[in-house]
Amino acid sequence: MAFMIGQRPFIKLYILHILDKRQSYGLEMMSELKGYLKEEGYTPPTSEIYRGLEELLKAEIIETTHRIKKDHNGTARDFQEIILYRYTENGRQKAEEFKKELKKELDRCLGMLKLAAKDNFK
Amino acid sequence: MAFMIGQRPFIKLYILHILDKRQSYGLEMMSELKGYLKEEGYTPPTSEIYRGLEELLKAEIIETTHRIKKDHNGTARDFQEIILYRYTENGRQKAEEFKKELKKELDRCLGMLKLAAKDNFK
DNA sequence: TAATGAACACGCTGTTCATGT
DNA sequence: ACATGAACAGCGTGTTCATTA
Repeated sequence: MAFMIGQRPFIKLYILHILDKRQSYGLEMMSELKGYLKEEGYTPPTSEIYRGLEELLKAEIIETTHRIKKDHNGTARDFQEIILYRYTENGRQKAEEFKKELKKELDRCLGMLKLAAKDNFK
Repeated sequence: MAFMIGQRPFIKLYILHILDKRQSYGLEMMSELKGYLKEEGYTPPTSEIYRGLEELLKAEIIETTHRIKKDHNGTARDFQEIILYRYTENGRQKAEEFKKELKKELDRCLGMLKLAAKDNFK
């Protein structure tokens, strides 16, 4: 087993978190996540969102709706093609299993870090 | 900057923690650390201790005393060569800088994990 | 067997670059 | 510039193997 939780599953967790509420697309989800993490002092690389999305697609937890054009007011090019994501039919169920696993990981990592803080900084 | 804290600095922190109290050697420190982490659900690979020790040596925070023979009661071979470690002259000062950096890392990681726990599991 | 440490393999991830609109 | 994604490079680390007493 790995020492710490990876960035990939962490991001996937937030992708699901966002898609719980609404459909969205890559960069939009990423900038939302960046907003959360900025206060914690970390900025994930933009490209990581696509790796997370790819894995969730392969696991058939999410799917793409067909590409859609989003209007861009005022710029030279008024339309930008984006790819929207949403849960699949059984996606939410599968997501629950994934999240259950990840909860364990999170707690384990929190346990180790808290221990290190307690033992070494006091 | 990296997403999560690495195992290496984590282990180095505990090496220093142990050497704060007494001299020790690789496997002994590792088994002590394994004892701590076992309750948290993780077992680090044994060889990692040597990588940590190597880095602390290179940073001149710790040094080796000369090799010493440790008695082993009852077995066929009664002596086992071990390498004892202790702080260098200025080691404790340097260690403080290292720990100061690592405290920041720890807090940052704790912040992110707690956020993920709060946002996704409630 | 206890102890040290080297060697190997591989996944993760941070950065950069390519492509299209 | 916005959005997607491929490609590359390097580090960390988990496992295994080698060596010595």
